[in-house]
Amino acid sequence: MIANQNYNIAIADDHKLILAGIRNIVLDNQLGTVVGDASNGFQLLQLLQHKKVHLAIIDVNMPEMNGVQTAKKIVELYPDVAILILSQYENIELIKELKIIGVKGYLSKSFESDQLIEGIKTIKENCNYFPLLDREHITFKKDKTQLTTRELEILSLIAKGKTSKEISCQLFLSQYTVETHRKNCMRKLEVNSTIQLINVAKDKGYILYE
Amino acid sequence: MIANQNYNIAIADDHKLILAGIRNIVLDNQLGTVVGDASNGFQLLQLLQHKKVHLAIIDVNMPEMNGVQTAKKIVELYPDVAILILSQYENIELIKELKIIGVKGYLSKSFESDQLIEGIKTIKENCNYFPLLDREHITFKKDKTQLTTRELEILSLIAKGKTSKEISCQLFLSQYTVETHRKNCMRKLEVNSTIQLINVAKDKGYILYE
DNA sequence: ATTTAAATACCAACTTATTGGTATTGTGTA
DNA sequence: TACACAATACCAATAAGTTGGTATTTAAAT
Repeated sequence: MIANQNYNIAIADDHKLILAGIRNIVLDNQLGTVVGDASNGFQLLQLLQHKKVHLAIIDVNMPEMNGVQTAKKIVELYPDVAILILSQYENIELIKELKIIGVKGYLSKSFESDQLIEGIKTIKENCNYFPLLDREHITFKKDKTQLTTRELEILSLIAKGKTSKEISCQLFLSQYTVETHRKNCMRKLEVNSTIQLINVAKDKGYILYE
Repeated sequence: MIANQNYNIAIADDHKLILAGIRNIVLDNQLGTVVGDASNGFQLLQLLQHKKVHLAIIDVNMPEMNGVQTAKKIVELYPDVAILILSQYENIELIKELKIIGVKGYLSKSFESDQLIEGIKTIKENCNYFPLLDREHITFKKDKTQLTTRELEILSLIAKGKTSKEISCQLFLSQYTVETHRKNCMRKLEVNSTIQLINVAKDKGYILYE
């Protein structure tokens, strides 16, 4: 067991106020030492090169390099660093994906700071912290609106403002294929326009950065 | 001059972590007493009915009732409450509008927490705090990409996923008129699809809540 | 009094998106 | 092996969005 003052925490979030907020919560509750912060994944990875970090708290919605990409890289390069993911949304599929990647915890931002404290303490004791998954375990239901990998890929390109034609060129696909995927996404999310598609997809956390 | 411990502050933000963050900054720097917080404008207005508040710190991007709408209501109903607006973006036109409405300060979230502290201190001394406007004063430039009130109104409806036809019905306009406004928005923001229009408009802070 | 800008409205040609189908291939699983 | 599903591709009809114009009215500013 590492003493609290020797438990090194790094934070990545593109909102400075949230960085400061987390930093304060960590300090006030003596959960560890914040050895640095970052506004995106690249900065966090740079930080990890120079400093010994036990826990990385990462926002999933960051520009440049989002939380999922960053988490994958960290697990690959620094398997000893525990990862706690913060997100605005409660997307069960995303949480499951992150758990498989190897992150230690997932917290929705709509939760109180108490949960952050609990999450850090739990991870510090080398346990996983996925309160949303546990809840889901009780009220288990097969989600029909799951999007496939390809659908998510195309969705993120649509969200960036690309047309079906442009996407088909970029992915070396037929325009028809892209339109089929688009259509299936719309059916699954029960919408009937591109804007609604993107709005709902963001709401449900299928698109990580706008 | 009100003593710090008697300076009552209310905070409105839909992110609990930011609420906690601001609360901590206020406490740690002994800037006042946080007498309550809210997740949207309605909650904040309810709070003001029951508690004496000297300063309301309001996030501009909130669901249900956004920061601008909330600020207007507060100025109307509680003209003695000072307002500090927080935003993710640096939209000079928005800041000017807020200043005219009567808010006392505007802070971009990309700024450090030092600025929040400075902002609260400045407003407490009954001065305005608009660091972005002051900067703008030096590098003054007439912005050609200003959107009109009507354009902003239509833009926000487009962002909600409504079609031109639906918008024309809702606003009792010809569909042609809506399409003209849409076209002019797209020209001004230099885009050529709805999704790009909404993306850029959000980036520039023309759309306050998604 | 003249100019400028916002808001309104219309037309036509063209491009994309949307809806509702069908169909094939490969992969992994019951 | 048979089944389910993801990924691919195609067709056709309809709806919506995009582009490039013109034009009128009203209100505010010079």
